[in-house]
Amino acid sequence: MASASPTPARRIGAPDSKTRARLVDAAEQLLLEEGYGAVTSRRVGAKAGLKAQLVHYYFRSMDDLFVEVFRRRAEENLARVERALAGAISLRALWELNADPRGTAFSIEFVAMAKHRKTIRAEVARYAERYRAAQLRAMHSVLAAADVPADALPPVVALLLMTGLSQVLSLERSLGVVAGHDETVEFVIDLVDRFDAAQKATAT
Amino acid sequence: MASASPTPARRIGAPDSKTRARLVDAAEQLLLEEGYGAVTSRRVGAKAGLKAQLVHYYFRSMDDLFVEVFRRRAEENLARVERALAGAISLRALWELNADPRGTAFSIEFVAMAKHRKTIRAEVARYAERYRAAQLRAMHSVLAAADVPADALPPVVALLLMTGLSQVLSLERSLGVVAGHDETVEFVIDLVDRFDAAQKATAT
DNA sequence: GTCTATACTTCGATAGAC
DNA sequence: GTCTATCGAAGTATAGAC
Repeated sequence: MASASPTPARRIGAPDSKTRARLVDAAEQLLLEEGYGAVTSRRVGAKAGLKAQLVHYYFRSMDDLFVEVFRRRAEENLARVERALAGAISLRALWELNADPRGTAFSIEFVAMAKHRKTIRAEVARYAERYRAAQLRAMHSVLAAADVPADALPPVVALLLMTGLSQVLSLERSLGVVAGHDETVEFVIDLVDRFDAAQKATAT
Repeated sequence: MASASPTPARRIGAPDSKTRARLVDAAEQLLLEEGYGAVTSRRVGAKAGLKAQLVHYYFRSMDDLFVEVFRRRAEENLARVERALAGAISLRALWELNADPRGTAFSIEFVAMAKHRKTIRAEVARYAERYRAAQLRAMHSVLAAADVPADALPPVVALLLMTGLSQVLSLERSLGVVAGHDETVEFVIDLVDRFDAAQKATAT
């Protein structure tokens, strides 16, 4: 028998529709270019070259659209990290992954949204934890391989320092405030590379 | 003679009005509680117990209101930092200033806005530079006093690491993601305190 | 200085024809 | 699957009375 859902529920388009994907693309683009405030059904429709009502045909609510945009990129990021970390793990690789400016711009937007939309917050939090866990495993390996005792520098501390630094750099860059950035990046890269060299030496 | 302003310009209330201050208060509260998307003339008016139209009487546009909210708190922050740094400078004091969750929440919100509103961006950038300069002077003193050579740890690097860390901690906390936070804070505080102790020892 | 009244825009969402 | 038509709510902003 048919389930007696509380909301009569209007028709919703197929999840694998090509049109649907176009709408998600348009939404993501708008989000990055103009911020989440600019992501409205009308503007998404226009950007995709479609009628705004199609947004409501494919997504029960705008929040559903946001979740979809988020999930798509988040899964891709996570896969990328796990792929990178499956091979030879280096601190340098870990740093490069975090330093990607596209990723930070994306997360800024969603964290800002997450503050007052509980659906989004749950989604972002779930992902943040998975992402953290994956990176933590990698950092743990790297530090262990370089014979750094956990009480000298706990992996989680190293990771949060790295994440924080790349975030603040990206954030300030978006404001046009870049004093000291080059010097800092140079210093960090140098440090990270010396670290990886030590790791290799230990391994030998 | 009267200036022939291009916009006939409607009446605007006095900058020192008490009602105006109430509106700024309400806006700031809304901003912190629900994010900038929740700061609308109607909601600000309601929160202040006033008619929404008064917002437009005191501020030419919503952006003007945002700028006012930002300036007020920014100036206060800057004054607080300069006051704290005028006396005995310690790394611990510098850390505490940055770790203040109210300040980080506030800046997250405005940085997110700044990405897409040029009026806000100019304001935030100007302030960020002044704030950075003040803190950098302090960090420079601290490191010099502890006999840390600039090539071992450049002041700007130390500062960006500290700023980034407190920002990422605050950001994750707002999501409910707090794994490893206590451990990290403990580690940093411990490190910072040992540093300050060394500084004292050097001074003696 | 604060109010009412109102203009105009854009929003999310739904119903129903095709 | 896509369209037209439409609702009601909320947004910014202004004019003018009091």
